[in-house]
Amino acid sequence: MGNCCDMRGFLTFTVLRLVSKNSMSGEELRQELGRRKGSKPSPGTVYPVLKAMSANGWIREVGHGIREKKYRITAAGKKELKSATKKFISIFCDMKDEFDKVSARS
Amino acid sequence: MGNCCDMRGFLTFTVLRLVSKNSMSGEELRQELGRRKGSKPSPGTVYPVLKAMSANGWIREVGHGIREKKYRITAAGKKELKSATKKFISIFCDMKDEFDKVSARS
DNA sequence: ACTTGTATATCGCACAACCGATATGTTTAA
DNA sequence: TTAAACATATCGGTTGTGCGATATACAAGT
Repeated sequence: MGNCCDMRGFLTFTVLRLVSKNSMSGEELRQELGRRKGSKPSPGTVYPVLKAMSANGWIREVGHGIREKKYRITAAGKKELKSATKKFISIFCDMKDEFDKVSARS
Repeated sequence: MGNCCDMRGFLTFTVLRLVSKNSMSGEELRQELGRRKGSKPSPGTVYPVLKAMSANGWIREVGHGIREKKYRITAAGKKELKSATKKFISIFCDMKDEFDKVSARS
């Protein structure tokens, strides 16, 4: 147990959240995730997740981009995101203070 | 992929946070975790985690309780919690709004 | 045409979280 | 002193997340 929490299990949730705001490509997601986590996730991490989420109907491919596939959240995805967020808040209900201490990112 | 986020990987983090506020026993932790997650984690989940965290020096057994072992956070545990929290906030930096919408629990 | 850089995709694998079942004390009640 | 209830502890096994390596596709520059 190297460090207390390698934050596994958050990837799908975070991708769903990111895609719910802007349509994004796999590469864009890798960059943003890398920015937040400190290390950029490998292709073998991101693309299978996107595939699984597509198969679940939570995101949908939209044609934009030259050589990029952009993904967008679907209605089912929004529903899933809503319930996952509720669960998340329920678990981390007492972290509001910590968030308040930090100014919002750009 | 049953649901978007089964919140795996956050148990140690959450236990560390709970124990940092009040000294708690394994059973008390199971109850509180169950309250938050919806399902009470099994003994086979909680006790190995407590053992590992003790081995890491993040929590320490304190004698209180009749037939319960209470655990308390250590200095090393506080340090670990601080860095983990920082990482957590960095990943979920844009969830402040969601937290603001929810009133604090008792 | 050929190379280079970028993005997507897939495969096998490692590792850790978590569970279910079970065993071992330990306290309270009868 | 037995029995019941409770808390702790351990073991084996399952699941799934994420990684490394590799392959494919395509655009742009030379």
